[in-house]
Amino acid sequence: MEYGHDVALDELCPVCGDKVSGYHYGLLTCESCKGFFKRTVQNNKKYICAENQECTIDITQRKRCPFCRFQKCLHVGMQLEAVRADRMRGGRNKFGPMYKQDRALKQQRKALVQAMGLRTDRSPPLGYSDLTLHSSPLPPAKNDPISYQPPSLCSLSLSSNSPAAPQYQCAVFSNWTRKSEHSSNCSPGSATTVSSDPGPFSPHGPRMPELVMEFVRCDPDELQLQSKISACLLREQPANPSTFSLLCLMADHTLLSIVEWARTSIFFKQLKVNDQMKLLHSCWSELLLLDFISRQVLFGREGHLLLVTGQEMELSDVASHAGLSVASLVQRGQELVEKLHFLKVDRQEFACIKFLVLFNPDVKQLEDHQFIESVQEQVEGALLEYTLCTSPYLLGRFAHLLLCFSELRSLSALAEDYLSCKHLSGEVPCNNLLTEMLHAKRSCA
DNA sequence: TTAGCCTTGACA
DNA sequence: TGTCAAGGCTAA
Repeated sequence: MEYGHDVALDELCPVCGDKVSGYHYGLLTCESCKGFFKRTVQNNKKYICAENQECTIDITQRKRCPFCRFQKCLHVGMQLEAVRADRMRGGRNKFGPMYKQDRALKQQRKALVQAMGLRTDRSPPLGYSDLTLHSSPLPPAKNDPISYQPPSLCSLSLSSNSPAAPQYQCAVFSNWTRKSEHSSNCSPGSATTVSSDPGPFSPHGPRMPELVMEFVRCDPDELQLQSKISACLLREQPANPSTFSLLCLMADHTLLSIVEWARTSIFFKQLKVNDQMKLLHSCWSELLLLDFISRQVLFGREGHLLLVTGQEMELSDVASHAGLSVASLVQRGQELVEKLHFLKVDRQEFACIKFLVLFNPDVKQLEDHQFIESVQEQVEGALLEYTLCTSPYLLGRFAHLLLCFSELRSLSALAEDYLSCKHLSGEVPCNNLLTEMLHAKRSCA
């Protein structure tokens, strides 16, 4: 086989952290977890946890609680159906092509990491090395946002058994320029459509804080992001995707772009890789939600949800097709969008808030805690200075922004719980950054 | 019961 | 014909 065995076997078992012996029941695991999973399923074993069903499963404690071990096996994605009911030996199963694809991806990832001269020391199962996979230069910006049509995913059929089955509609970006102009008064070097209106930071007005300018410079261009993710989705979408699996794919690629943004951003790139991972593991869902919310505030239309691909979903459709938990999430999200809209939060402020979310000194076991705390203080200072310049008569605005920030946190925690449930019930596509982040956060908690 | 090693057999 | 992911065996 062309793929080096070392690529896959270099990893640790996602259940207990022992050395991986190969693909077993859907993913790379060690020999002992393979055997444990097989015995449990074949013999239909029922375990009971003597504690509170939150036992730590690692190489030294994996024997202590079979209940929690089996739960973890399922949680990381081991597949019950890969255990054969007829106990036939040998041969191949339906997971074969998946294993092959996964191997190829790992091989590609490793080659890229090596080619770029980046560190290849053992990273956790989370695809942190994905950072390097997606660092190729962005495609050229579409300079004409009105005539530019995103690659159409409109033909995708929507599964009626999907929890939320809204109708897809193609968005025509007639409001793109207008909204961008309204909100972008800044940033030399920013690739986003900029306005001729210099805003409060005209040559004769106050200077925009340097740090805010830098944050906006780090921000990815919306149109480039849109075309990049649309192209990825067209390439990767399965034959008959459900709405939910499509949204997961979208979220996954948005997450990759967020990680890429962080990796190349001021301050963050100065951190050690361990701290970078801890920060990202801790706030990925907040950044994902912030990305979505900011898109609605800056570019969205009333009554619609604007997706990263440029497509729109009608809010009324989402509400009518979604289950209770999704509908409540969407409702709270909309309220947050309205608050931010009312506060006229602009791109600069969103850029600052992103950094506030990322540099969270409350994350445990940070090596460079002091630096991260100082960055957070600097970001807060820059944001305060900026808001005082843009709205000097609205002294409470900064406090309102911080309140929105905490609402974002609580909302993202809910969204993450929802995703975890969906993942446990096998509805979230596996082997992507989204699920890896879910695992990482759960295993840190 | 666990976990390491062995055997089997479809597939490239 | 080699590979590798199934199930089986067995010492600890």
